[in-house]
Amino acid sequence: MQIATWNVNSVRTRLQQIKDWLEEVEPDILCIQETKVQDSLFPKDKLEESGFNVCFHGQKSYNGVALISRHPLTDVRYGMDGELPNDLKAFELGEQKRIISALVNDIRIVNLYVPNGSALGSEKYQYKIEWLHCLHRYFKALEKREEPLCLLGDFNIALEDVDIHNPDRLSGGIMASEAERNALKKILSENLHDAFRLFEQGTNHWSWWDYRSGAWDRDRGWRIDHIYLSEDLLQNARGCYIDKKVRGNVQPSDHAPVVVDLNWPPDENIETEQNDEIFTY
DNA sequence: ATGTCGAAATCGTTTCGA
Repeated sequence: MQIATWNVNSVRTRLQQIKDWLEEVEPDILCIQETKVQDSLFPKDKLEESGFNVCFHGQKSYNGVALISRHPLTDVRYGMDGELPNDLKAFELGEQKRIISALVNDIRIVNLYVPNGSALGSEKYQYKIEWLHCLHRYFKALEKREEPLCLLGDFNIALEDVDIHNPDRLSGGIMASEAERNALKKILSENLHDAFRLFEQGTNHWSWWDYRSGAWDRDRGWRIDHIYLSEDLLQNARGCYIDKKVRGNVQPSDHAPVVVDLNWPPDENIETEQNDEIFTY
């Protein structure tokens, strides 16, 4: 089973590229972010015509997330609603559409678009930190369901310095500050493991290149799009890669897709090859 | 050197957010 994440930076502008990519890679489920469209205008029919089930949670111009799946999507949840303690519900029930979740093949898929944060110390940065604290509480509640968990999306955080092209200059700044890294690590301490780092520990693997400053041509990127798996899924992981070639498309998204391949539902006869060292945060 | 995008309103040019 292949699960993918891709910040498409407008689902309507990128629809043909999304369909082409789905046809080429054939993932079981693709989780997209920054759809930038209200639900009434989401290109539902065009994806369903291609044989996919879709669910989406969007707003005009900004944010927005969606799931595109070959399998049925069940128990769809919008935002943190349904799990978040009452005193925090108002937080996510506000304007920003950043989370959608569903069960696919008995896996709880949680698709995130973490706030960008703008600059350190800004109001948007404060919101990002608070949102992450809120997400932690959401996960503590989700944990009680005891479902195999796949948390993925655009985190807007480079967790370690190897995840940045120029750590000397950028470490400690926005998307790489201690507060946001620690907030994410706290969430991951709830039994979540970076699927990509199971297979590749080196640097120079990026999932996002800024449109500005010729970042793509100079390969000045960041690894901010992640797939995290609960232990039961991690043990069945066969591979994880970033499909950087689509960043070179004409009129590309600024992000590349990340894909994980799982032996799921587990087949006892298949041995998964993986490194001995499992990274936990 | 933020050098580019996408969307929407202030509309065919500027603004905001990323």
